[in-house]
Amino acid sequence: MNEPEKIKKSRRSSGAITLSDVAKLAGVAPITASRAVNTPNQVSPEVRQKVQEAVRRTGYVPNRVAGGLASSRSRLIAAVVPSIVVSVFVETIETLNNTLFEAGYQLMLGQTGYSAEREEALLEAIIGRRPDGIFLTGIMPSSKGRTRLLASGIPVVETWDLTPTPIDMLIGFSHSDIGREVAHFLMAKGRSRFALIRADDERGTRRATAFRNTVVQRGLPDVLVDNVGSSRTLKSGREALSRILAQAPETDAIFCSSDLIALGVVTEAIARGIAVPQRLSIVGFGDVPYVANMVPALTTVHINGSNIGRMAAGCLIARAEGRAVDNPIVDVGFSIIERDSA
Amino acid sequence: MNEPEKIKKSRRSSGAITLSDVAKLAGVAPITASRAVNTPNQVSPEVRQKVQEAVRRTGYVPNRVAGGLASSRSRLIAAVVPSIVVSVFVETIETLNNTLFEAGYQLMLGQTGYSAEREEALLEAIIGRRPDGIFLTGIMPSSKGRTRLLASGIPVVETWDLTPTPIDMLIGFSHSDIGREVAHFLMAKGRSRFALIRADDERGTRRATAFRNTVVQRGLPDVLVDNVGSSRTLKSGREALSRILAQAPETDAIFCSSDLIALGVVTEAIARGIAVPQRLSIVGFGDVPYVANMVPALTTVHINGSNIGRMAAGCLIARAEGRAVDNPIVDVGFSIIERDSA
DNA sequence: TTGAAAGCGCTAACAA
DNA sequence: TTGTTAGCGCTTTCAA
Repeated sequence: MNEPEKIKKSRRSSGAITLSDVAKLAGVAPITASRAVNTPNQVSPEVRQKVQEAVRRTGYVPNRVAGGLASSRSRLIAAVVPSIVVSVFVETIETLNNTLFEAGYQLMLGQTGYSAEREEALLEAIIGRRPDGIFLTGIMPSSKGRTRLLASGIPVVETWDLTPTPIDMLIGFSHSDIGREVAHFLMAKGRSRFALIRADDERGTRRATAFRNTVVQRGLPDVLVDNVGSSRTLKSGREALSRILAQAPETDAIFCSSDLIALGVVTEAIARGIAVPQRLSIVGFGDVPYVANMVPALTTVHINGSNIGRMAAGCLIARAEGRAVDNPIVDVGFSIIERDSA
Repeated sequence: MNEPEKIKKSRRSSGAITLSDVAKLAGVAPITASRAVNTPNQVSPEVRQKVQEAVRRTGYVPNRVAGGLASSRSRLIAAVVPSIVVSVFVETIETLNNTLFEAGYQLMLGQTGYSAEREEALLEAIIGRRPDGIFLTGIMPSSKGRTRLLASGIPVVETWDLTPTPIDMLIGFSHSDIGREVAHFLMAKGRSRFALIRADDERGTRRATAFRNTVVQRGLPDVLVDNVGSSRTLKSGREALSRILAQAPETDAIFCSSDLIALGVVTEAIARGIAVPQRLSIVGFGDVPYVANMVPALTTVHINGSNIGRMAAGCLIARAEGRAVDNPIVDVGFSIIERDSA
C-alpha cells in the first residue's frame, strides 16, 4: 500500500554519478570501488574488471573535491606571478604547469599585478583552497604574508630571488650580482657613460642599485636612471631612450630592466640612426626566446625560466608526497649572453 | 576518576583552525559562525562582532574545499589554452584571470600543447575538480570531449573561433573571414605573388585555406604555403622566408600565422636588404602589444584578446550564479591594422 | 535571528 | 582482499 522500497531521499545532491553509484552497479562496497579506481592492484582482477566496467558504463568522473577533503590532499598547486603578460615569467609558468600536470597535479594561477594589496587578497584565496603547495614569484616581502604562509603549513617555494631567510624552499638567483656583473661587462667594453631603465619593481631596483654602485666605485660618472613606472612595453623603452638622449646625449651604454624595454631602446636607436653597438651598447634582461634572432641580436641576461619551473615543481611535488627535498635552497645563477647589441 | 571531559578524539584532521573552533571561541553554533563570516547581515551585530573577533584571534581561513563540497559551488573556473608561451593567448588569460579574481573566483590553468591526447587527459582532470565553469580556447573538436563536457553539466564557453553548434556559450571570430579579408587587403595593394606561413594548428589552416581560395578565385597564381610545424618562433619565421625566397623569389606578399613569425620574416627581409613593404608586404596575426612600435611597425590582424577574456569571465560568472546569459553567442570580430609592413 | 540535524562524495582507520 | 564505520569542514534544510 505505502511505498516500502522508497527510502527517504537525501535532500540535496549535485546529480552527478558518484562512487556509490558505481559501487552499487559493480556489486561491491564504495571503498572497494575507490580502491579499484585509485589503487587497482589492491583489489582482485575480478573486482577491478567489474568496477572498471561500471565506470565505463556510467561515465563516472571521480570528485576530487570530495577526495581532497577526505584525504587532505588536493593535488592542487597554486602559483603567484606578478603578471603573465610580462613575458619573462611565462616560460617558468608553462614548465611548472606541464611538469605538475604530468605528475597528476593541477595549477591554480594568481596574478598580483605587482600590487601588495592584491597579493594579500590572493594569498587568502589561495590558502582557503588548501593547495598542496605554493609557488611564489619573488620572495615574500611582507611579514604578514610570511606569517600567514607559515601558519598555513603549506609547502612554499619562493623563486626568482635569493634571501638568507626563505619561508621554506627557494630557487633563485642574485639580482645584485646581475647588476654588478653587467656593469663589469660594459666597463670591460670600454663604456663609461651609463644609463639605466627600470620599472617599478623591487628586484629591478636591486639590480639597478648594484649596477650604479659598481660604476661609481670605479670612479665613473653616476648612472642616469630612467623609471618607466609600470609600463613595461617596447614603446616605453623607445620613449625612455628619447628622454635619456635629451638629458645625456653622450650616453654610451644602457642596461634595461627587461628585454622588451631593451628592444624599444634598440628600435628607437636605429630609428635615430644611432649605431648599435658602436655608439650605444644595450643590455636587456630575461633572454626571452625571440631576442636571440633579431637584428641586432640582443645582448641580455639569461635566466633559465624553464629550469626554475621544473625544479620548483619537483620540490613541491616531493613535499606534497611527504618526501624530503635534499636541496631546498638553490641558486640557479644567470649568464650574460653576448650578442650584437653590446 | 576517569576522564569525563575527554570526548573520544576524532581520528584525523588537518590540524588547521576550523569553523567549529571559531564558533566555540565565539560561543555560538558553527552555522551561526558560518553566517557571520559569509553573510554578515544575516546575524545580529553582536554575534557578528564576536565571531569576527574570534576569526582575528585564531587566524581562521575558511576551507573552500569543504565549502565547495557542501554547496556544490567551487568558485573555481578552469581554462584550457594551447600554450601560454604563444603570446597571442596571454592577454586573454590575464584578463580572464583578473576579472574572475575580482568576482571572487580562482582560475585553474591547463595547457594542451596543441595535443588532442593531452587535451583529453586535461578535460578529465578538470571535470574531476567540479569547477563552476570551463573556458576553452577554440571550439572542442572531438565528439568525445563534447559529450564529456555536456554530461558534466558544467557551463562552458568556447572562444577564439566560431561554430553554428557550440557546446554551450561562444565568444569568437571567423578565421575564414580573416583569411579572405587579408587576401582582399593585399590584392587591393596591388600584390599578386603570395606566400603564406603557417604552423600546425587547425584554426591557422582555416585562415590559410580561405586566403588561398580568395587569391585563386581572383585568377592569381596559387599561394606558396610554408609550414613551420610546431615551431612558432621568430627564428622559424626567418627560416621560412629563406625557403620561400629560394622557391619563389618573386613573392611580393606574405601572410603569417602569428606576429612572432611575421617579425621573423621582417627581420630576415631587412637582413637581406629587401625593402618592406616596397618589395615585400608582410601581415601578421594577433596584434601582440609590441608589434605596433617596432620599425617597421607590423601590419597585422587585431584580435581583442582582453575583451574575449572579460566577456568569457562575465558569461561564466553569470551562469555560475544562476543568472541567464542574454547573449550566449558573440562574434567579437577582428580588424586589419594597417601599419608599415604592408 | 539562531540552532540541530543531516549530508555533500570521498577516504583513513580499523576489523574481518 | 574486502567491508564497516566514522568523519574531512562546511552548508543546506528545517525547526524554533
